[in-house]
Amino acid sequence: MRISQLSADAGIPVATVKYYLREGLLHDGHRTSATQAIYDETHLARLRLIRALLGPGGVSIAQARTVLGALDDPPPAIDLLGRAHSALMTPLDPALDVSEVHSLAEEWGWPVDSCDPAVLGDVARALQGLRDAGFELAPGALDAYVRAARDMAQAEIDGIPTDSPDAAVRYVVLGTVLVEPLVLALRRLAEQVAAGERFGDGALRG
Amino acid sequence: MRISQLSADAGIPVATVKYYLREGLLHDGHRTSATQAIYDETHLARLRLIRALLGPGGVSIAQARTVLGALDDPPPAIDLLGRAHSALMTPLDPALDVSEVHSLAEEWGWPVDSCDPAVLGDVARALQGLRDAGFELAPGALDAYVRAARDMAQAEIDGIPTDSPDAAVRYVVLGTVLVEPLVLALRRLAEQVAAGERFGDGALRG
DNA sequence: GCAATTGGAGAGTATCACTCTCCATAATTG
DNA sequence: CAATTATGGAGAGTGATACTCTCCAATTGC
Repeated sequence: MRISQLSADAGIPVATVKYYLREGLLHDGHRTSATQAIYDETHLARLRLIRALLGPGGVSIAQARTVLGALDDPPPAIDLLGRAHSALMTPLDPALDVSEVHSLAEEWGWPVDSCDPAVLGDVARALQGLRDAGFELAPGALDAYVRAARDMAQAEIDGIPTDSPDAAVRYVVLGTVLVEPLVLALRRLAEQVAAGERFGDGALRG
Repeated sequence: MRISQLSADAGIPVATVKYYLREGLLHDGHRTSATQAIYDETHLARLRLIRALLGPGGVSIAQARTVLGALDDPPPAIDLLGRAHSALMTPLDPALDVSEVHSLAEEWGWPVDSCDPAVLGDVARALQGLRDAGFELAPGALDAYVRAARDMAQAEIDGIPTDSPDAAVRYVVLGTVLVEPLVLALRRLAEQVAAGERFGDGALRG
């Protein structure tokens, strides 16, 4: 198919498809002449993926380029998580004190030594954000988040497809990005349910 | 103190402080004359809160205005969660099919009837995003997210301060926004830890 | 008295994700 | 085969967002 057909099938304006081509998010079509190319199902699937990343996934064009790059040429070792994560994390600020996270991790029994330092930085930054806002977590809340994170991660790692490396790559990379909105939405829903049970029906409705 | 002092203490440019004043995020100082005003600790605390919301919290100026508004005049009933949540959620799209979420919630034993429909919409949108991207959750993964969400919410609701209504408002509203980056960062960290345990040390380093 | 600061408002800037405009070339239609 | 339409490509323009700058008259501090 040609670009206008691709655009119509994907429900994305031609100009936007051209833009994704220029930005390197979408691979070129097969050239039939100096100024024409044809596109196929792989382009359609890729466009859907791009929109899922940019929309619900909430990632930027640059981040999407890195994430999609990890899908296109899988990293040499099992560096999948690292690649996907590093595309999404703010680069580590040297001024950030990560020692607090190290000692917390020790409490939790998490061996974080082989982890990407930037992830530790993200945790530290999140904790610092709470403090900056003058917000104190309820006792037990942090433990609940830690348990929840461990449970989610365990299920995810257990669920990595073992049949093909490509499927594993895809699962890990996309799972990192696309599941985040789901987790946040479920937490909000659970909060409302728990609040309703705690304070009685109608508490949320006024 | 005057605006330059406030700016220096908060580490925020004067122009930006003025901008927050204009946008209604920061309350006016106490006027000493037609063209002068003084600021105090409440302004400093508020500025720190604003930066925590706009930075780590990742909310927009408009969303911050709603969230801060919920702090300033607490809603009549215990509509706290609703107010905080509705500031952060995309408005409900009528075209979105929420019935799937209803039946899922029934499976989970979540009484979602009294919940804000927009939250259900967010869950539906997140699930749709996964499907659009051609991504299939591993069996058991969704259950893990649901359990995790319930655990987190339970700890949060249990932890709501009961001593003063103001403290409760503050806890609920800020907890909704500011804890999100923490939850996501912990999940990523737990993923790396779990991947390391599963695939052996060094698996993440290449 | 007089330079420096202030509050206030409008305009300017940077970034981002598109979206539009051209244009030479190609394909399609009559 | 001529006229119309579509295509790939690149640069410029757009709208939203979060600042940031520039003025200005009124105040302040020395």
